[in-house]
Amino acid sequence: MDVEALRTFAAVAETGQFQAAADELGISQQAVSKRIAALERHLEVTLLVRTSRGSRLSLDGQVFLPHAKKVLAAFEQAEQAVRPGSRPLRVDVLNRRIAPAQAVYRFYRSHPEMSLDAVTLSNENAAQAAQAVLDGTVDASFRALPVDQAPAGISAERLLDAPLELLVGPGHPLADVPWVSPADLAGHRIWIPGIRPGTEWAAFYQALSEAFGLSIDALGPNFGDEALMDALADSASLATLVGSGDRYLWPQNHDLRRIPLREPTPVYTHVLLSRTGDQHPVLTALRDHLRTSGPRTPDGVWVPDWIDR
Amino acid sequence: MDVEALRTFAAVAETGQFQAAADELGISQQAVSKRIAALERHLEVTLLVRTSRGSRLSLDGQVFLPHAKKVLAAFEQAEQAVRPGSRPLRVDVLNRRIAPAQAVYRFYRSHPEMSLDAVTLSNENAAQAAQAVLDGTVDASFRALPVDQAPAGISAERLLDAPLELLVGPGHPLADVPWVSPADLAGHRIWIPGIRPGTEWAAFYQALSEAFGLSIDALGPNFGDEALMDALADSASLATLVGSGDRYLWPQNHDLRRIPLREPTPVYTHVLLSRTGDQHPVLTALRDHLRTSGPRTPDGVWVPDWIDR
DNA sequence: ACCAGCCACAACCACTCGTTGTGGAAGTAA
DNA sequence: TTACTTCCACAACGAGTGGTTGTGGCTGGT
Repeated sequence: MDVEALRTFAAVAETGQFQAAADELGISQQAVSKRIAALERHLEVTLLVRTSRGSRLSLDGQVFLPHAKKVLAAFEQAEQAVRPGSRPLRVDVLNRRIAPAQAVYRFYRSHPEMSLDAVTLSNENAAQAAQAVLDGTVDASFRALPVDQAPAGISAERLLDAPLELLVGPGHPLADVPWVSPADLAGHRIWIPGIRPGTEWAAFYQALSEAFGLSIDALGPNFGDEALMDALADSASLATLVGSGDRYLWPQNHDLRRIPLREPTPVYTHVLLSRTGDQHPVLTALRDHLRTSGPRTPDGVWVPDWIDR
Repeated sequence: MDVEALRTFAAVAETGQFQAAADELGISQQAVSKRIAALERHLEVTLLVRTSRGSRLSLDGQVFLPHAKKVLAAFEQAEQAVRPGSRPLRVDVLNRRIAPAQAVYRFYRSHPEMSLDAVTLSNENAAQAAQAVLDGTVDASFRALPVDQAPAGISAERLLDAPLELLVGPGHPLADVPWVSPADLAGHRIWIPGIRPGTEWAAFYQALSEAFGLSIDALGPNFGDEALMDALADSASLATLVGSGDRYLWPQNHDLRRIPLREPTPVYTHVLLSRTGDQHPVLTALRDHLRTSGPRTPDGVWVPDWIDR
């Protein structure tokens, strides 16, 4: 079964005759006949009832036509999705679980007519992401770049702040406190696997641990979120840090606790990078959406000193 | 762009290597390479990043993959929709506007998981429809066959009664009465275009006009519902008959009136024909649905004497 | 009866798409 | 480093798909 066969079938169904469909498709009537015959042979049903004045849909044809059209539409969409030129806005969200992805998803939910794709640039740091935005691989990227250090041609706007929370198992000494100060975490073991050196995450946690004297173990292999959560649930000493908007631990079958950090609250600042002057309407709408629902920066927050604040 | 190319791409994306995808598809690694290359050439993007230990999705590949899968799923569905054997229940509703179609649609709305198709057997009478049910062209058909005259192998159950209503324009003498008796229509001109001789509709209206001395003009070409409604709206003498559940006149931009018929109320009895012993679960569910929401037969109804009542 | 319109069959041919054979690049182990 | 493995791409070739033109049968209108 071939797409061209479906296209041909749809054309015949629409025009009512093989010859007209052939003209529409720019092939001969005989080719149309062959395609339809092959399609019918493949499906083992008769799709079109041939009369002396054309063809009309058989019962199976009636049923099949909307399906055929759906396939063709999906095809069209698939091509549009990647064809350079007029493709949907493409936003790098770093990781599908964390706050930017959630924010983009919420934006899409409230504006379903906006066509956009959320992707993850793999294995890249902020500078490489900026390069990807510049060369058009993506149209925007959430990164923790200081706003005033954006490369030439890149506009940066801080649109999303993610306050940090401590994630611990039920046996952890801090499991039942209402909140905790970063300074109180000194001496506790904090494990954040999967952070690659050279990335902005590494820099952020580096700055955090230096500022509050923490011992953050950001190295080690990442065996996946499930493994991390299992380890947290079982351990009385292990803890990790997550953004308050992150969608970790889902489904919530581990009895894990999120403990807000306060006095001060470390926030991870997500800055939206885009090409300077990019007027893409969906990009504009996304920016507007984030500005209104955007970073509520309460007093007493901490950000790395290399972030403009 | 070919479906096989999409299938190949999905296989490579899943397995991460060309060779594994080739094994899965039962072709050579080189063929996979060619298909992917052709697909990428067609789309003018790189879908897969080749490494020395396999391939992973590029950014465009990430975006394209769900679209490709959607196309493949639609393809699958299209085949299932008509392939003899395990296809959805197929119900003949005569005409998409009238009561059976509405009832089937309501059923589908309340049971979206049930897969069924509503089709229209064209140019057929009740006997031919019964034959179509017998030979499996359709699984069920709404017809006005006397229940006790169903052919061998056909089960018939009266599951839907459609009381008749008079449809008139604002200038018609009966435009503002609350209801009207069929006998009062004697002398009025009733036009029901598009009824073909030999069909059960013709027999029904024939019986109706004989029973009450009406002059029903059931002949003449049918220029479409719009033309009929235009004629009704403009005429002070023209009227037509419709079922109370029919979805005529939509959008309701003509100021037409529906006048119920009473004393007695003629009802068009829709009988569901199906193969005796057909255990299709969707068919069973449809029958159950119609039985509960089914024919409320108030007193004082009229049906043709050839309908068992 | 004849003609016109429509679809199907036949013969032919180009080109797609598969195969096998081979080579280059990159990671791995000795 | 060298040797070896793994993985993908290129080349040559052959089968078969899918296009073309030519023709014929059927049907409905004139």
